[in-house]
Amino acid sequence: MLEGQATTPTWPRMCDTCRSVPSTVFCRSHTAFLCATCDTRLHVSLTWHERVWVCEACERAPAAFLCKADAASLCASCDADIHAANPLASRHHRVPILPIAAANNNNNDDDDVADIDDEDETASWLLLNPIKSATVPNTNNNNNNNGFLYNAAATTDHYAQHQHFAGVSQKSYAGDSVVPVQQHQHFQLGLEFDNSKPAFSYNGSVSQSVSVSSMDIGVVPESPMRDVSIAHTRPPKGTIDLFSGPPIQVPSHFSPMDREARVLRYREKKKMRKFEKTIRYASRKAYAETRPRIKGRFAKRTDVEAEVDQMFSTTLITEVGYGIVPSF
DNA sequence: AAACAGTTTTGCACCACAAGACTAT
DNA sequence: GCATAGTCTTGTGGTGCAAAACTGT
Repeated sequence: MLEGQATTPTWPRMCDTCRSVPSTVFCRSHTAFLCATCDTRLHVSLTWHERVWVCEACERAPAAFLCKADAASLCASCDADIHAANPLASRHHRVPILPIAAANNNNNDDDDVADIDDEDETASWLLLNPIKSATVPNTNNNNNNNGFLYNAAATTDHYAQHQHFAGVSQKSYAGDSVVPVQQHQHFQLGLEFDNSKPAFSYNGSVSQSVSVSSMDIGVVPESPMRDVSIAHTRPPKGTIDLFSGPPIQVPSHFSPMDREARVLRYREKKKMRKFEKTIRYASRKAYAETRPRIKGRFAKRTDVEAEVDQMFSTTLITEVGYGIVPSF
């Protein structure tokens, strides 16, 4: 803990209604901190109430700013503290936070920001309008719209889409994950964070694990381009490789309704996209985490080791006062 | 601008074994 | 068709290493 914070409470503010769960939103109308459950329950009919996220740093004050680089909602105090820490942090682009009802209708924090880019991306995905599709790279270069800095979300999405087109898809199990995964993706993280080895952060290149399962195919947009084979090589780091290959012949015979349906379908799939690892079997994950390893590899658990583990765990329980996950 | 060396980043194989999927009875 | 037993396949995470990418000279 940093000095000077010793007197600051570090536990999250509990929900003012149920008082059993940490609050996640602050309702300005109720002037109350609410957990997700209570928020949903109370505002099912009071949809006009303005709510904002609780500060992700202190978890005790309503968020006032949204840091695009950190993808974090911060209260004024934490915002000042964090972004005054060093010159790099001070360059983070922050915007006043919008009420959830207005800014988060689609459960996507970036939707309001990325709408224009989304239009471009949708268009580029469909490639139905030759004029627009031909200008996609240019529109992409103008991503400083709305006064925001470089919009990594949109540009990297292009790359992600490109990978789908190339038949290389990220491991994505849209519907059968056991462990809940975070829906919102903040690709800006990789731009300014200095994670030594981010497991699944996106910093310009997506894991190229090739998985051509039927589930993955289901994620690939059902466009005429699906059958187009594109030899795609990974672009140099820091560059955005939109479509470096030869121009693709795309039929432009969709009716307006057809197009609208495709756009809707695309947007639904875009919302469902996940770029972080999805655990299909939580039990296997739990077991893997408890297994003995030698240099990262799973090691055989001999009876002796099991016995030692047993002794060690019982020692821990008696001496420290808490148990560890029992070994199998 | 090109070539080279050094550094950093990235992707992937490896391991054991419980759980799930599948097959036979 | 259903139940059970047996066999096969899958998925899980931390680490090391090789290759690629990047940076500086």
